[in-house]
Order: sequence, then C-alpha cells, then structure tokens
Amino acid sequence: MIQRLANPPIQIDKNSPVPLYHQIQEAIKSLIQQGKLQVGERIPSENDLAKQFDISPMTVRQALNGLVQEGYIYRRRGRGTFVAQRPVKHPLDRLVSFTEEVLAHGFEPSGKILFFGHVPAEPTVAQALNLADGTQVLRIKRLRFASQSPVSLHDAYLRDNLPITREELKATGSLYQLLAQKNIHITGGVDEIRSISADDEMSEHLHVKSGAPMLQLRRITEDRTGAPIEYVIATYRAGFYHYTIRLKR
Amino acid sequence: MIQRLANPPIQIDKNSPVPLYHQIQEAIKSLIQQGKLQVGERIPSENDLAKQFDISPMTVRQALNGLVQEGYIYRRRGRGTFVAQRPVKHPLDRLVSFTEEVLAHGFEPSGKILFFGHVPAEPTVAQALNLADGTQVLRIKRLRFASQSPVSLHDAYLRDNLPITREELKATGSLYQLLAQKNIHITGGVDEIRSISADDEMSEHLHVKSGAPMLQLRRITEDRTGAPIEYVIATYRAGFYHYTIRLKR
DNA sequence: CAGTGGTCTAGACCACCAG
DNA sequence: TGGTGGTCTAGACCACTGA
Repeated sequence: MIQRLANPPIQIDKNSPVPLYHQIQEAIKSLIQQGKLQVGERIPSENDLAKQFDISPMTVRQALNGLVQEGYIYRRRGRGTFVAQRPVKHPLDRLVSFTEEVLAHGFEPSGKILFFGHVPAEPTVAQALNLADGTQVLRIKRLRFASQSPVSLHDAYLRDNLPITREELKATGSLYQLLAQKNIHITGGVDEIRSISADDEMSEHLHVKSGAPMLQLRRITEDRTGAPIEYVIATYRAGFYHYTIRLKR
Repeated sequence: MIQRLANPPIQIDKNSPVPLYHQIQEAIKSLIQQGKLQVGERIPSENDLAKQFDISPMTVRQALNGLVQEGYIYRRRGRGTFVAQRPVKHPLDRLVSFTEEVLAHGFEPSGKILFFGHVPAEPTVAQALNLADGTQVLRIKRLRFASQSPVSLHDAYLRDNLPITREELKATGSLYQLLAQKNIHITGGVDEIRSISADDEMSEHLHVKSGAPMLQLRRITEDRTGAPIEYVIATYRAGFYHYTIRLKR
C-alpha cells in the first residue's frame, strides 16, 4: 500500500504549461506553510509520490531536491524525507531592493534624488564594476525614507550603457524594478557590511549625531553572466535597520 | 563532429566510489579556476559531453546544474552553456567559524574564555534556541584575538544536551570543529548584523572608546533538520572586520 | 529483511535561438 | 532549420537504515 500525500489529495495538471516538478514542489511547500505537514513529519517516498501522481520518479526527485535546496525538507538515505524545522522569521535569502525590504517591514518607502548624472569612475568604483579608472559611470545618490523618516543614504554607480533617465527613476521609485522592466535581471551579487561612524553628510541627512554608529552595506549586483551591473554604498541609521540572511552549506 | 572539453582530455574513472557527476563537476570547476576555460567561453553541449565521457546525458546534466548552483556557469536555452564571470575575491558563501575566518585573513587566531557554565535561558536566548524560558543552557563567553590583538567578544549559548567541556574547548580552540568531532554538523543558520555603540565591557576588552561603532553579528546555527544548535552574539571592532557574503537568486 | 534515497541509463519531446 | 537546454519517462543497481 502506498503512502499518500495530503487529504484531500493534491491535483496536478499534466497539460499545464507549468512544469510538473514545479507544481508538486509548490504544492508540498504550501502544505508545509499551512502546517498540514508538521515539522519532523515524514513525507511519502519518491516511489509513492510517483505512483500517486502517475509520473516518473525522476520528476518527483526534481521537485524534492528543489525543496531541499530551499530548506523546507531534508532527506536521509535509508530513512526517508522529512519536514525541516524553520524559524518563522526571515525567509530573506534572496537579493532584495530597498523598496521591497521596507514594504516587507510594513513601512511606506519613498526617496529623494540628491544627485543624478555621469561622473568618471574613481578607482574603488572602477574596480567594483570591472572598468578602467575614469570611465564614465552613472551616479545616483538618493536619500531614502520609510514612512517619512529618513533611514538611509544610497550612493549607486551603474555601468554607463544602461538606458535610465531621472524621470523614469522618479516614476518607478525602485531601481531594480526599473532595470527588470528593461529586461536586465539581477541574479546575484556580493554584499559587504561594515559598522562606521556618521560623517557630516550622514549626520545632516539622516538626523543623527556626527560619529553615531551606522550600518554600511556595499553591494555589487550582477546579471546572470556574473557581469557587474551596479555598485551601491548604502548607509543606514543603526537601530532602524539590521541585515538578516539565511545561510546553508 | 562533437565539441570536446579540454586538451589533453579529462579522465574519469567509472569504477571510482566518487560519483560520475561529481568527478565531472570538479573537473570543469578546476578548468575554470585554472583559466583553461575563459570567462564567457562556451563549453560543449550536454550531448557532446555525454558522448565524450560515454555516460548518460542526465548525468552530465546533474554536473552542470551543480555548477550553475555554485555560480561557475550559466545556461541559455537554444544557445549553450557559458563560463560565468566571478569576482576573484570572497568565495565566502558558506558558514564559517571565527577560527576559519581569521586564518583566511592570514592572522593567528587565539582566544580567552571569560565564562563557561550553565545558566537559565533569558527570553531572547530561549526563543532563539526554541526552548522554554529559564531552561538550562551552556553559556560560553570568549574574547577573541587575531595575532594578539583583541578583535571580538563572543557570547554563545548552546543547548544543554551537548557534551562539551571547558578543557576540550581550550584544546581545540574552535567550537564548530569541536562539534564536528562529536558528529554534530552545522549545515545552516540565520545571521543578523547590526551596528551598535560600544558599551563599557566592550570598551574595556576590545580597547575601544565607549560609544565607538561596533559590528554585531547574532547567529543561530542549525543542524540539517533545521533544529537550533547554538545562538551566538559576536561583537567586532569596526575597521578590523567586515561581513562579506555572495548572494544568488 | 524490505524500504529508502543516491546514482545512473538511454532515450524522448518541446521551446527557444542563431543563422 | 539544426542545435541547444528544459522537462520527462520508465526503469536499474547500490548503500544505507531500522526492524
């Protein structure tokens, strides 16, 4: 007798343009999130799931491996597949923009453009973007607010070949969203996080005392080829913001 | 005519206990790291590789997908598989211990145990470790040095069922290494990074002025089931240390 | 021992892309 | 139009686990 998943059973659509493995992956994820599969509980074996859905075991494998990757389940040879225990908070293991972050915390994001224009790249910027010193880059300096309160200063440098205008940025608000509209997709990057003292500019714009502790994030974002798109230095008021990340190895 | 990978050709061993997909994955990774495959260069198709190594296309797939996951290559339907551009620095996308980190930067790690003993868990600690308030936990407070210079204060709380003695910790130096010896493997976790002002204790131990900016890392480490193992609050002198991470989505 | 996941086979059809 | 990767099939053998 095969062990079945969920009651009433999950329906999958073999004629859907959505891949079968993806349908199953999302269905199981949903059962876990709804608590219909408890932490530590065993889920049916590959073979049982393959029979239940009348698909190939390899397709089931693909779905389950995806869930392992996302941290929802873990597998032990000879024993079975089990629902992993996850902290409720912080499923934030992906690149997010300021806009997405602030919305996720329940605040209203807004911004003010302090500078928008082309400048020659200084050595640190040139190195980050993999360009020669002095190459023209687009610099966008913005003050960012969460529900009217100033929280961060963003200083972004972009490769010059990106067709972005000040007006478009004002209209959209989110730089990453704007890039996505132009079919430039951020798929990776490197973050460096430091603690620094507020300088006069930060002090003035962010309403903190000079010398106050600040969280500074320097990020290089990359497209799927690994080529750098943007180098941004974001400085946050301590206390308001902390950086959270879920790691796996 | 099939396109071949590398000259002289790579050898794989079908009788090795090392899985075929893993042999191929490591071989290609090695070619990239040695620069024998240039950034942006196309590598042979699945079918060609399958023929070259005389294995199934699905096995080649598994190897290539692993390399995509690690960010070494990217694939485009209809076009091919290409070597991704990766910044040389910071391949640090995994959980590392203080000891590993400091060694990686070329310093000599050492430590001094300031406290070692059982205490009742305060609410924040209990929540992090998923225990009831007041449960006994093992608290290990350490001052950490890089080449004699004090750089951080570590305050770790561990679930009480872990058989660790002060002497073992002194002998090993690295808590994660000690846990690994006892067959407890850290496979994931959540990091939170903040910027804070130094309090009197930090000021005294780390030789900084009271109120100076500090980088604070709060980490919950988990075993493969997702169960919390350790909650640690590590406070670093700003300037010495920054937190680096490579992200993918 | 029977059942599990890990690896592997030898193909298939399709959507997508460049020429 | 031919080649690519994305998805999928219908199995196989093995190492490992718990009973």
